[in-house]
Amino acid sequence: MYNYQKIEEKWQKYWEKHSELCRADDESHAKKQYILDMFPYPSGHGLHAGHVESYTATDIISRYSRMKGFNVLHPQGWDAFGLPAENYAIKTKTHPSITTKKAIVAFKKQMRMMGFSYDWSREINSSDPSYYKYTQWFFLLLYKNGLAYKKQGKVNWCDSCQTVLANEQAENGTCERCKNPVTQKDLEQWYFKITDFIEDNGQTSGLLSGLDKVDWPESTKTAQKHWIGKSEGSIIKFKIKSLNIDSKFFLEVFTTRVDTIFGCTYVVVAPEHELINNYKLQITNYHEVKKYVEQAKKKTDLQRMAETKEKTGVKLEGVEGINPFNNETIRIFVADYVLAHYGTGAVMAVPAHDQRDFEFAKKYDLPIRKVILPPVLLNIPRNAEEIRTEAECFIADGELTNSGEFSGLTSEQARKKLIERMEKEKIGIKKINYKLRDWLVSRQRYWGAPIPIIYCEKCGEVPVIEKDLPVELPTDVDFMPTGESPLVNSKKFQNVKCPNCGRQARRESDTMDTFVCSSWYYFRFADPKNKKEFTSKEMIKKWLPVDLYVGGAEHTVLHLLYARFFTKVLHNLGHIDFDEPFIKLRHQGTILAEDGRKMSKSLGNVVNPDDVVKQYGADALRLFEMFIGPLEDTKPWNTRGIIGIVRFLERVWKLKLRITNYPEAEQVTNNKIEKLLHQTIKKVSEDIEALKFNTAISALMILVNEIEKQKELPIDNYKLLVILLSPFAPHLAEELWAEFGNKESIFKQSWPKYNSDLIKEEKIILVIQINGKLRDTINVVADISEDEAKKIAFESEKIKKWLEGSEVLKIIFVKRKLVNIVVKD
RNA sequence: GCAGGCGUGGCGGAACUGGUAUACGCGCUAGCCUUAGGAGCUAGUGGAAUAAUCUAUGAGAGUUCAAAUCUCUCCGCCUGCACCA
Repeated sequence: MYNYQKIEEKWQKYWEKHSELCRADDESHAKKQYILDMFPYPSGHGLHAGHVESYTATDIISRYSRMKGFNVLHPQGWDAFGLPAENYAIKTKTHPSITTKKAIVAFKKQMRMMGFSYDWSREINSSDPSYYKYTQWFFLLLYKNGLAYKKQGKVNWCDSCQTVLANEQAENGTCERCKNPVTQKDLEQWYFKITDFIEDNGQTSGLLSGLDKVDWPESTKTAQKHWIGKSEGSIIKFKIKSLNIDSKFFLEVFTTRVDTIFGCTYVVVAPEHELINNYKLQITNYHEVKKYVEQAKKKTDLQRMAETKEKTGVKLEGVEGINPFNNETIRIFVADYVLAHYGTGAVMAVPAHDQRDFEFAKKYDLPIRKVILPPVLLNIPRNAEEIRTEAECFIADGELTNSGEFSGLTSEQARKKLIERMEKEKIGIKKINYKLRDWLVSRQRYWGAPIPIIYCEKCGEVPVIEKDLPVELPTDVDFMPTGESPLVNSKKFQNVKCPNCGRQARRESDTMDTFVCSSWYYFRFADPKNKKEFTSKEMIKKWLPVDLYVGGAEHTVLHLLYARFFTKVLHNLGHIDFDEPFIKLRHQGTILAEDGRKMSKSLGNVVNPDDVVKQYGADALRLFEMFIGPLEDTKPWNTRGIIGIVRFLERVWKLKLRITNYPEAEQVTNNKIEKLLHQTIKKVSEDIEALKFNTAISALMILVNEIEKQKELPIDNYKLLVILLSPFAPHLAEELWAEFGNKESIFKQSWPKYNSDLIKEEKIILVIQINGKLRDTINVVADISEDEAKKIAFESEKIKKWLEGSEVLKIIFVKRKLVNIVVKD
């Protein structure tokens, strides 16, 4: 039995003393490798199984890369600002800086316990003034370039967190943090102009096209594309008519399906649409309309969504629209199934070819006019005149009918022609629409980076002068939430002179969304102590972009989109010469509890890394989490399974007893083991590079199984095995390495190269098939010729028996693999 | 509904560009050792059959000499987005 507790503690101490072992060297000319974890939010719960999984993966690659001779940057830091810390502070009535500090100490201790090889000399903390000074600098950079602005508008408001939220944080109508329903408020807030970077911007690739050049999971790329939500269509202008008089005003609708324009039997506007107010006097049932609008506005997104089955709306009496293509007069409705913030907030309804319009038309008994026939190819009956059910509502492209001169064209052809005519007659234009809106970054909370803006009665909105950064977060503040930023109440904080005119002014009291802090932290690691710049040009050139980024898939749209935006801004303004921050990205899969459910405190099924390490050791936990399955898969924890890893480590340890160290001349050359060793070097190296740790470990197990079967164990073979194991089980490897009489850390060793001559198999098992079924296997020399192989195949007794009385039609030979004899049945 | 992905023993999972399905590990069975064992060692372990052999990668079809792998249809599961016109 090896005493993992003693050994692990011993080497953790050693590594702490010899921090140069994992230091990223600014001076070195060796090829760099920037391997990054998503810096954690230091919560009071400590590391969980998921942290251990991704951090172990990057640790293995970092140790491996260093041994390969790369200059590795593998840093760690703290995403320390944020609502949870503040909420926790409110609950415990302790200042968030104190609880955060405590949590960081605990996290670091656990990371040390796991044997992670971070370069701690580069540790950063986003809540430290020396860090958020540059978060504020970034705000000013954006501000000065017209990319940060304030505007009044509808925003998502979380009543429980007492703050506004970005769209990305209000998914499904609930707050991303506390899961409470989000309501809409009309407020003036700060935004970043992320929409300027959807498409290519000068030399800078856009958020869409940039995705084509990075090595990211396909699902993440499509999720981002989906979030950006590009759709190509057109805006069509409907003239408005009231009291039988044509008005000068137009109602603009956005559609991707101009080809269905002749099927438009009414139009619908969102409850927030300006038309309602502008035509207040003309709308004869204004009271009814107003009542509906007010009800709709009161509903949260969640409530609106809960009603998706039942569409509601009110007809605007007294006003009508005119379809510019056929001059037909049509009804106008207000309904909350139309969203104010998408497109123009108004749609042309084509009930025959849109499910939502169909539902609405059915309910209010509106005309349904079929204008698209399914393509002949699809073999769908084309003549059913009436559309009675949703299923008959054909929503795909097809062939136009009932569409005047456009009848007979395909949807695609028709769109082209219709847009041409529209633009010629100035009744509409081609238009690209996006779902992505600008990023709302201000928060009415305390625990965040203050927005560096000053309001002066005379000069208005004035940016803080760069040399006055950081605008420090006051500590003498009551941080209980009131809906207004707690900073409003800090006299010390508010007492400021206008940088322009010197008059008494007041500071912006909102803080920034924490996602702003995490949008640029990967730059800071390259130059964490810089007091003059966020990172020097030189260090950016040296270390960035990030070569490998590993983290949870929950950041698919939020953090990863924002970080890309920041990088693109820097590129666009000439600060850096790359426009994508993360070359290769991978997500670790969720580790479920043993019962197959998510680990959660309330279910009481959480596996605490501390307990596992105590019972089995850190090396065992590292190996186990890597062994249970592919990194990116969701996989359940298995307490029994870890026993297998413990046994494996014990067996490696016990190999010590079998070392046979004879003089060179007498050394028995053990071909089998030698070959397997080199095959294992190849396999483990390739697997680490492909992040296939589970199969790398299984290759090591196969090697150990084989070594155990041998009588002799030359020390060199053992050494090689231990080196191969070292990135996975660093503590055990160091200990054995020392026992071999080495004075230096094993991580000073260079990674072994395999001998490609040695791993070639000179004998293979040739598979003999008859009609594709395995009938015999024969041991032959690997590069056996086709003729020879066929000859041997037919000499086999088994094959002879199988072939009795059959007529051979064909013989397939696959080099180094098989002979397949095809016979007539 | 849309998008992305998945479906292989009792369980976690292997299987490179189609070429011996079930590597490795857990569990299980038998034996050895032991006062004892949640320890160690040895052997076995997809299913059916005494065996030869047959049969198995969610279901069904197709392409192929050969399919877990490629194509189509269906079923089931997971993840993300979701009244986005």
